[in-house]
Formats: sequence, structure tokens, C-alpha cells
Amino acid sequence: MVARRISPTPNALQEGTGMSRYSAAEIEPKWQKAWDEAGVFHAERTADKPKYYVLEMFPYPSGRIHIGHVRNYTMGDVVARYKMATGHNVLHPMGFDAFGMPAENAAMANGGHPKDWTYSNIDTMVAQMKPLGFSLDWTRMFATCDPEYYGQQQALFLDFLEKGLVYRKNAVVNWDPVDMTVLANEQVEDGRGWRSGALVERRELTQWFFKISDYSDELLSALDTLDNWPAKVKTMQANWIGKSRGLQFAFSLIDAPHGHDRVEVYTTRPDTLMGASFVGISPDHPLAKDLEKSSPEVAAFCEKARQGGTTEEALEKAEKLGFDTGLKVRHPFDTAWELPVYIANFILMDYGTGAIFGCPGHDERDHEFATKYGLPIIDTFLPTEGDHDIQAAPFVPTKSEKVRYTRLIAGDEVQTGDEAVNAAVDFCEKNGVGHGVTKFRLRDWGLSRQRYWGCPIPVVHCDACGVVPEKKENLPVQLPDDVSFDIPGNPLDRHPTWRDVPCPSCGKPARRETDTMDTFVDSSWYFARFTAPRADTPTDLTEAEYWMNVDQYIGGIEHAILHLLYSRFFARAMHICGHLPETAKEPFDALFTQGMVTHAIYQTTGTDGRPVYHYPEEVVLANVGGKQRAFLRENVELWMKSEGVSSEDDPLFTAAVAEALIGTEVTIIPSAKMSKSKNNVVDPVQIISQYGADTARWFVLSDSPPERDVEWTASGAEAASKHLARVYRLAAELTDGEADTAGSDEQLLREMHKTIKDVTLGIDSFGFNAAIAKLYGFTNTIAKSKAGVVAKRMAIKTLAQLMSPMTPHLSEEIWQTLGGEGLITEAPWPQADESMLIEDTVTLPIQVNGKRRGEIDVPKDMDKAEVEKLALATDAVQRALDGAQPKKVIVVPGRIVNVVM
RNA sequence: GCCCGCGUGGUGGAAUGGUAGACACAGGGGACUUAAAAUCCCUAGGCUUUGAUGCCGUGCCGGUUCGAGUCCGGCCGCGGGUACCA
Repeated sequence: MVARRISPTPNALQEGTGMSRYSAAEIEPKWQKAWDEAGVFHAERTADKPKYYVLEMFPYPSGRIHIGHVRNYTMGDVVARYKMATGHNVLHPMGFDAFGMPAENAAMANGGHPKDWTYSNIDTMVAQMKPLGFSLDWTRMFATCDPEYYGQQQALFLDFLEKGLVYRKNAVVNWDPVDMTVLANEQVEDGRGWRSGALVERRELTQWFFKISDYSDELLSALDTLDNWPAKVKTMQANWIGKSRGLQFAFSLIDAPHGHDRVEVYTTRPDTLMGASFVGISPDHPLAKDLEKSSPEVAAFCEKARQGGTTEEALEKAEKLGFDTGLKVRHPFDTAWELPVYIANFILMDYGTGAIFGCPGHDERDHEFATKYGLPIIDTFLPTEGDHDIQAAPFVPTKSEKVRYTRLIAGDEVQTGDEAVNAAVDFCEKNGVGHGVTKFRLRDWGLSRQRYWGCPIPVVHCDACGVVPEKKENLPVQLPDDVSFDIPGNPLDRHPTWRDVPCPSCGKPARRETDTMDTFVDSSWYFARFTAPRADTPTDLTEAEYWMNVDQYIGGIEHAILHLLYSRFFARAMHICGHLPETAKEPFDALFTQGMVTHAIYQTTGTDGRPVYHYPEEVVLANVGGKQRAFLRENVELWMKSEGVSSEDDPLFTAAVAEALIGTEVTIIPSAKMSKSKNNVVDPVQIISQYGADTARWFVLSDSPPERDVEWTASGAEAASKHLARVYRLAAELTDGEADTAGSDEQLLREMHKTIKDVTLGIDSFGFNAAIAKLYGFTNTIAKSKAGVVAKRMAIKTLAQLMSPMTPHLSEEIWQTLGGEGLITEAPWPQADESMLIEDTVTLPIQVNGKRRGEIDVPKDMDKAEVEKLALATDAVQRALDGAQPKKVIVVPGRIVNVVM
């Protein structure tokens, strides 16, 4: 945008203070350069200010930034800049969570190397982020795929191994029998591999695990100390950890087949033991595996039961299948009572003991199973009042509810489930039937991934020495570059020169571990690495002690459980190994979960029957009869050309849309999380290049509360830009001077102090949209004010300061125009003068029976009786009372009057 | 399936249990201009009415309260997570 192209004569204002029209393109690079030269965002330890560490969850380098990134990082930037203005030494770093599957998928789909794809994406995204003017210390940037980073991660792994925090055991994975490869959960669609279409099997592999379960109790109880975390996140984590008290005991097997004389089970409902009707074991249970060897039927069933994905959702939703082994166990309280043993597909070896007893009367799943296989359904308790048809549906009240026991094990006949469970555990222990056990739902964290693009696990397998840790001086164990992705599977596995190495212990030929680490490992300690990103140990304790904890962490709610729980575990583990101070065991002091930016997904069906996803810009939307329809843009353009239709307003176009004659219709899936794989990401670059960074920043913060999801629409960007131009103009035109009017100055300054207070509160509480609304209001006040130049100058300078966390470039420009000292970025935050906030009178709404009927203006400190008298005297109340006496009058001072009739 | 959220005008949304709809977008009307752009002003939940008054109204049903968008119970819808997407 070129200012004043038409009028060649620059006015005095232009010569003196810059341009008279707002031009982001000219302002923004100028101030970014100024900040850069002054090094204002470079973080260093200092004793003279309190430190403040702001961190937004770092991005995956998917290719280009999307509007969700802009929203997320702008929020963090507002906090960082605000804290800087309030006298803090701020650390605000940025990096990339750069390992993961999309890079390998890209290599498979388009050739090339995951490394090149990833670093090129990072370059692009950094280039897109820099013009946004974030207050980031770019000197600290790293990507988790940098050997310097993952080498230190390998060092951490070795330390964890030494401390017994890592171990190996078997665990199931999704196995694609056609591609002969392990699939991620998202690569399993309806139980089939996404590329091969083959039925997925669950297969056991030996894998590495972090012993997070040792910390279950601590991770649970420490949630109470996280006062500045959202309650919902703490609830989700508490439920996920899932502490429960139950009974572990054994059923004795009749005839002890294959040497198994008992089946160990765990139950959280021992009070329902008298309602048992079967015992279920996992297809991976040792007993099932032994039976499988001698029985083709069992083998066939187990094969079928192992089909399908490994997710909890898939298991829960899958049709419940059982196989009667013909084996029987004895009921512990009645040795004559025999229960059948079933192998069932919904029992996972990972949970509890891999075996359960089924109580169909009080469990949905068991009920479904019993009904299907004709097993008895026995109640053990019923409602205290009324009846319940247990055959038709299970009776499953919450454990805190009182029920009446019909087959009581211990305790009172009428008691709550919780009481009954405790009584039953005590009774069983006394009678030698098992023992009470506290269990956690939380399982150990499997970190092995059978993939190339991840951090290599630094161990070597030696026939003589077993699993041998790599020597620290040999770290990093670097990924080899010469790999190809033309065949499915892990290229490390078929890379002999990388894989075959001498044993670090005995020197004989051995093999490297070819599994790499889960990418959650990468993101579980990056916050600590940012405190000393170039250290030649995982952290530098001096730096970590100074900068940790993260004072404000900002990220998506989708990370509420896994990432945030793993990070909490990692901080503890790092402390044990001396990489973090004790005080950093809970690494995030405050957490804010911002909402996601959602967008419709546009989907068509490809020739192979699989869904094809289209970018928003590839789709033409048309509104026909109030219904939105979508078509592929290339089709539409061809059609328009061939029909000679030039505009979408043409009736011919509308008619053709109604009949879907303009090409492939696109299915619109509304409001979904922006996801690279669904192509529903919105590119903010256009908004930035058209209106500038400040407009984009202002725009993503206004109108919607930060914690809520927003459906993306660009309809407000122009308005945001107009507003910023208006603020700019207010400042630029101020020098013209205006006459003072008595009282106007004070009125404006009172409004200014109120705005300072409101905006400060808004920023402190993440109410950015509300703060922006106040700033709109204050801008209007200034524009209409008759105050003199001095007061107005002060008001506009304050406005610029209050806006500076959101629109830093514009604010700097105004600050400079109005003669502010130094950079606004380094200027102290304005303080509200309390004496200017006091109001003498207050407007009280008057309600009659809770409905507003009028209002009165009264002095702020008028006593209740007086207020009541005035309120009753108002026309509205008199009319409503119609001569009657009110029953009651409620006066809430400074708030409201309610007359009850 | 299970766990956690969310639901307010045409739209985004505001509202410590106390005037529902602040602020903004789109809309309608007007001023300025030869014209346009830019800018400024007015208007705006629904129904009813000339207008005032009035009635209805925060997903649905019920409850607590002088008073409920807000608290409680039950539904419906949508979103997130569900341990190998990150």
C-alpha cells in the first residue's frame, strides 16, 4: 500500500512524524529490526528481575503454519510481552517437535528423505513465523531431530536405564500381515491396514517401557498441588491414572490342564463375587496360549480374537466374542459351584492379570456376553426401593449409592458399593481368599517404535552379553542417511552397516537396537532443554535452577493426558538422575489450554473407494436454498468456462449448483480439528501479507474466548485492520490540536484508568477477547472526547501500551510518533490510579419478582433503607404493586433491588 | 463403550448467582463526495403495538433460590482424549 499516491504534496504531519496512513508493510519490518538490534528478546540470567518462563507447546513441522499456530503463539506472545512490561526477565523460546510419522509418509508418497522434508518444512515455518513479530528468543531454537538434541535424549535414556526407570517386556502392536509391518493406531481403519486393507492382527513384540507406573500414586496426589491448572485437566489425569482398590485372588482350575492349577484374577467389585457366572481370560493369557498348542479350535478362535486394532475404543466397541474352553474353575466360597472358563477378545493381557470373573448382573459388558452365550445372570444387590429386572438389563449404580444386598459377602445388608467392596476385601483376606490390592489403571509407557524417523534407542544386543547400553562417549547414535522407503517396514532393520556393530562390552559382533523412541519422549523434556539448549549434557543445572519452572504453559486440550502426564513423569525421572532440581518435579506452574481452530473437512471418494481430502481453497462453496453445498474448484472453473458463466451470482450458476451439474460434489464434514492429514488447515499467510501481522494478531485474539474452539472464518480480518488504522489515525492527527473543554480531561482520564484496570485484569486472566472489547470502547471514547491535547496524548500513549502485547508494531509506531521514550516493548506497564476509579453514584436496576422494571441512580454509599424507599417510590414499582404491600424487598448494595410481591 | 468439555441474536461472542445480548462482523438507513473509495452518524433478539406498555427468550425437561446463561438432577446434540497422530 502506497500512501498519498494521489496527492503529491506531503503535509507537515508526514514530514514530521511519519506517514499519515497506516501501512503495516512499512511499520512491521522496521520495528522487528529495532527489536532485533536491541536484543530485547534475548534471554539471559540476571539477578535484578524476577524471571518468567512462557512456553507454548512447540509445533510439529507439518509444512506451513496454520491459523491455529498463529492463535496459539499470539496468546503466548501477549503473556510474554505483558510480563516483560511488568518487570520480568522473560524466557520465551521456540522449537520444533520434528520426529514422527508424517515425514516417513511423505517420503513414501513422494520420495525424498524425511530429514530433508522436515528441515525444509522448519525453514518454511520459521520464515512464516518471523514476520508475526513474536517476542521469541530465536537463538535458543532447536528441532528434536537435531542430533545435538536427540543425542542428549539418548544420554537421558541411559541414565534412566541405570536407575531402573526403563525395562523391556512384551506388548501388543497392530500388525499388518500383508505389509509385514507395525501400524500406528491412526493407520488402522475399521480393523484394517490403511494401505494394504488387510485385517490387522494384534501381535506381541519385546519392547522398551518407562516405569511410569511406579509413580502412579505420586502423579495422582501431586495433582492437588497444581493450583493453576484447569480443573478439567486434573480430573482427566486423575481418571486416567485410575486408582482403585480391589481384590486379587485365584480360582482353582479343575484337573489342572497343562500344569495350570489356578487362574489369578483382579476385581474392583469383590462384593459381586456371588454373582459370578464365568471366568474370562485374554487370548494372550499363558493358559490360552498353552491350550492353543493342542487345540486347533482354540487356535482358530485366538487368531480371530487377535484381529482388529489395539485401541481401547476398538476393544470396547468390538463385538464381544467368547470361546468356551470346556475348562471349569471352583468358586472360592462354594467348591461345588463350578464356573466355565472362556477366552474372550475384550480382555487384554496388559490390564490387571489378564483374567477376570464375569458378573453379568452388574456389568454392561458381562451382561451382553452372558446373554450371548446363555450364561446365568445372578443379582447380588438390588435397589433399596423398587425392583430391577436383572435379566433384561444389568443393575449398575454408582459405588457411592446405597443398595440392598441379596447375596451378601460381608457388611450390612443395605450399604453403599464402596462400603461393600471394603467389607468384602476384609472378609476375603480373613478367609484366605486373595488379598486387597490397590491398582492403577495407568500402564507403563511403551516407548519402542518400529520406525526410522525417531530417536534411536542407544543399546546393542549381544549374544554373549545381552542388552548392552551404548557408551555415552559414542553418543549420539545417529540415524543413517542412506535409507529408502520403497518397501514397508523399518529401514533401520535392513541396514546392515548401521545395524551390525561390535558389542560395546565384549567387542564381538552384535546388533544395534533398531527401534526408535516414541515422539512423546522428545516432547517430554524439551522445556528443560530450552533453559540451556546448547549444553553438552541434557541440562545445565545452573540454568535449569534459574529458569525452571515454566511459569505459564500454553497448549491444546488434546494434550491434557498423555503429553502432560509424560512430562510430569519425565521431570521426576530427570530429577532422580540429577538433571533437574527437586523444585522442578512439577515442571509447569500454570497451564492454559487454548481451544482449537476448527474447520470443515472437504471430502470426496477416490477411485479406490478411500476418502480423499481437499484443501479449502480447492473447493467452491455455494448456498442453495439455505443449504451449503461444495464442489471441486477445478471442475467448477471448467464448467464456468465451457458454459460462459462468469460469476457465481449468475442464475445459471445457482441452477447448476442446485442440480449438482458443475462437477464432483464434495461432502462437507463440519467443525473438525485442523489436521494435516485431513487437509482442512487454513493458511494465515494471505491475511498477514494483505493486512500485516498486527491485524492477524489482533484478529485471532478478538471475538472468541481463548479456551474455546473456534470455527475458522476470515470475515473479521478486514474489520480488525480498519480498527488498527483508526487507532493509528487518532495518534497521527493528534498534533492538529484541539481546544480543552472543562471536565473533558478528567472524564477521559477516568476512562483511561478504568481501561488500564480492565485490560490488565483481562490479560492476567487470559480474557484477551474481553480486553480487546474494552480497547475498542476506549478507542471510541478517545475519538469522541473533547479533552485537550495533553490529556489525549496521554490517553493514546496508554492505549498504545495496552495494545502493545497484541499489536506491538503499531504500538511502537504510535509511541514514537507521540514522543515516547525508548521502545514501548521495554516501557513499564501503565498503572491504574485507584482514586480515579471511584464512582460517586451507581445505577441500580429494580426488579419486581425477579423481572427488571426500572432503575434508579443513587449515591454509592446510600443505606439500604433509603434505597428501598426510593425503589418503592418509582413509577414502575407503584404500577406493579397497584396499592398492595410488597412481601419482601431485597437490596443488594451497589447491585440490585428486588421487590417480591 | 468409557473419561473430559461445550451449547446464548443472522454470525463471533459479553455477563464475581443480580439490568441477558457488552464489543465486533454481516445487514438496514443516513451524512460527506460530481462519483467511487475512505471516513463518520443512526438502527438492530423474537412476537405484539402507531408508540409506550406487554409477552417470549441463553439446546431440551425438571429442581434449588427473592433472583439461574451461571448452581443441582436427567436428557439431546457437538467436540477432545481413549495409551503407536502429534
